Amino acid sequence: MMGIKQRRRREKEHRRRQILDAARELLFSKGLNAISVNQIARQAELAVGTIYFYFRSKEEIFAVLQEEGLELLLNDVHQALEKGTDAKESLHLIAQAYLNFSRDQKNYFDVINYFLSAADVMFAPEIKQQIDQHGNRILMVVEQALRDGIQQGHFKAMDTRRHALLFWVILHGLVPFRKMQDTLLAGDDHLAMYGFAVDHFIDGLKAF
Amino acid sequence: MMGIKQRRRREKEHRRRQILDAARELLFSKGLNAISVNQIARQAELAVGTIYFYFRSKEEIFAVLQEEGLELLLNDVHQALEKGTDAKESLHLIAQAYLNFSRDQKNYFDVINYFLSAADVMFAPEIKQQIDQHGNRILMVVEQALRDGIQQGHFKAMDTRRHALLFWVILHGLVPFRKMQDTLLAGDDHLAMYGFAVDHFIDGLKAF
Amino acid sequence: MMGIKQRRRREKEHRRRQILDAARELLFSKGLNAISVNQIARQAELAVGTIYFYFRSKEEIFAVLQEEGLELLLNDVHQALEKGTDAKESLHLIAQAYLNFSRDQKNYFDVINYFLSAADVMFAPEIKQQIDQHGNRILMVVEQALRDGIQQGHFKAMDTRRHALLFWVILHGLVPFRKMQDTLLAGDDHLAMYGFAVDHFIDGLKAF
Amino acid sequence: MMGIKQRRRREKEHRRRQILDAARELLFSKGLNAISVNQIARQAELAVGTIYFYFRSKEEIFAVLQEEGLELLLNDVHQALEKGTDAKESLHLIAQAYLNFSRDQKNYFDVINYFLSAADVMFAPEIKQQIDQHGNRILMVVEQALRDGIQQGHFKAMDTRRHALLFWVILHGLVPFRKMQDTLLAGDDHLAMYGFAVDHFIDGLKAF
DNA sequence: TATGAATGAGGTTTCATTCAT
DNA sequence: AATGAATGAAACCTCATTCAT
Repeated sequence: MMGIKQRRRREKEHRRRQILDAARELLFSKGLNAISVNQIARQAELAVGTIYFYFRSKEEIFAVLQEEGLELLLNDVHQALEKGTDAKESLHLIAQAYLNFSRDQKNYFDVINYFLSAADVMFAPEIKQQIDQHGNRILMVVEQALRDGIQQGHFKAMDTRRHALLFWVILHGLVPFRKMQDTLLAGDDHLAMYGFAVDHFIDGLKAF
Repeated sequence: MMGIKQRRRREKEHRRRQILDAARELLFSKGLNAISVNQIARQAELAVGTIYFYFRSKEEIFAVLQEEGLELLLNDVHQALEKGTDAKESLHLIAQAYLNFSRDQKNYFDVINYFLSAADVMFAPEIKQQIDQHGNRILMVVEQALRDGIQQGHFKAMDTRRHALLFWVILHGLVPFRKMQDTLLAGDDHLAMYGFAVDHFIDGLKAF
Repeated sequence: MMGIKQRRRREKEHRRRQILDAARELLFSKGLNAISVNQIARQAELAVGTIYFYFRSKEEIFAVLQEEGLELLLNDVHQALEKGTDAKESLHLIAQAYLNFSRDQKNYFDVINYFLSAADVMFAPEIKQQIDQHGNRILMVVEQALRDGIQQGHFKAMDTRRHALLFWVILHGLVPFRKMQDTLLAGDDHLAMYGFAVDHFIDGLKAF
Repeated sequence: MMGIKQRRRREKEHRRRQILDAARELLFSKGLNAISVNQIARQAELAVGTIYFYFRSKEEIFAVLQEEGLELLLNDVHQALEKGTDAKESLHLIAQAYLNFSRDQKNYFDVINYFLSAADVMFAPEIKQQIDQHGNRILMVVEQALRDGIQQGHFKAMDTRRHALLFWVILHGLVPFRKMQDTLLAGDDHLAMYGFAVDHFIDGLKAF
């Protein structure tokens, strides 16, 4: 029977999960900055060495966690796309989903941000590829919305790739301003600002 | 006499500068992540304790450095504004200045980013106020360009505050994608993408 | 039939070689201190456990490597003996061969030294015996040169065993001083010092 | 009063000693290989960081310990020199002192050896200088004995520096063969061999 | 025979901050 | 106002070896 190898692989996969569970648990209870490999090991009830048997480095664990986060985010965004009855509404829903995610899944959002803004974190190209590919899939959802809009005659012809990226940058870039409600936003409501930015973006797309 | 107190204040200010000089020196020679308080002390030829007499924490030093950075950035942005012959050109020049700053003054840009994205860093409100005020002044420059455009009849009427913020978010949010030239940008040139984003933003402003 | 057992033994020998090949490869590419059993296993494309099936410990692997080194050294020394036209010249050539070996086969020399100076490494007596036997054969070559010299009438009668050992000790002990060219040697040339030591030793042997 | 600074310096020196005492204690109880900085800290009842406040690295501690060892050795050797009534006897006594030291102060001897044979250990040149200088002083004692012998008419004229080094190399190189009493020495008594080597060296010096 | 997952103590070093002086 | 010694947790990672399969 082929059973033995398969069981082995299953068990190995199970350990990986166990470690990721521990890391995620810590991510959620203590936040991104409070995670050490020793803590992960303790939480997972495994030896430190075991962690390093399954993951090359601490950051590789983070990378997987980020992929998870991106996956969840992709899900949310995808559902937003489908819930919308037309392209404009889809974009609005996507934006809303994004903002919600940044609030409700703050920890995942932190991890995503960690890799997006950290200048120095350098990965083996293969890992980097994989991460960016997840980001790519999110972009593709936005692109889909844009293409839908064009087809529906609501949006002008455009480079959907670039517009999708721009859309994402706007959404993502606005999130941290929530902290500055009282200073930079000068009392302006963050949510309102956010909505305004989306509207403005969509306005720029409409066919005449 | 008031002389004594004044001298005292002057000397105190001098020490602060001494410390900041050291920190800046290190920032530029080693980068943001390689700075420790002990190193700053050594560089400043002061004792560690002295550092803590003049600054509550290491991050407070960074905060001041960030203000410096924002000041420089403000300068660049301001010059861009003035160099432009009309509002559209001004915005383009501002964008260009921003991108250049992120490249040429990478270290200052890192510090700025550090506070913008770091979720947890919590300051005494007065420091936070002061930092945000610097950001504010940059926003005001952008606002000025927008107001100019309106006055010149090139731009439609608008909430300049919000549009200025949006403009900044776009510029700022696009910078890190330089790293992803080969993945998320799918070979698209980062500079081109950046220019596109600016163009698109400006397009959305024009009066009909 | 004896065939099966023989095949078994052959295969076993083959595995051992496979492991030693891997270890040697690493010894030469990374140096003595950078070798871990896991690395050896990876290099040999075997499981770690397998390594431990064929060798009791990591040091046992090194021990075999040392034997190899001693074998090579023996070869060099032996050739030096034969190349010499008389005993004095032979000794000079041996000394030169030794010094060359310490430079050109630095890695093997390191392993040899490792066991010679490491105080604590304790082996099963049989391994120790075997290692020392290799050293013994080198000594015997030197002894041969000495005996030749006596027979040729160049050297006085002597305890060849002790003199051979003394010769070796001098050669071996001088090697590390290469590092101290500028300090302990006080600028004296290491090679010159080495030559001097050999000359002095030979001088002490001559018949009157 | 100047007292304060002096007291500070005294206390600092005291801490250094405290750390060295702990390190030495461990060196003697567990041997060279079993010393970790954490252990030193525990033994010294200090925090790990404190160790690093006083010493740049673990090896710097070893270096000081080695200097201590060399100092003791120098002492023994010096006394041997003075106890001898003539140069020949002095050399014999020095040799004996050396062998005794290698036995009685095995741990110090190990440290000395550690730096003498370790290929990779690299120091700041200043430390290296200081270490070698200690070695130098021992050499100078031997040289003194040689010069005495020349003056007394027992030894021929010679390069005392080189001969002293050679003498040391012989003594030092023979020590580890104590372990090989039953193999390489082929049953020959180590002490006898050692004595023989010294005799032979001295024989080579005599004036005719 | 051969596997390879698991161990876990151990390694060295850094660092922001405090506090007695 | 200034010093600088002291903290000690925390960081990440390695490695020889074992053992159940």
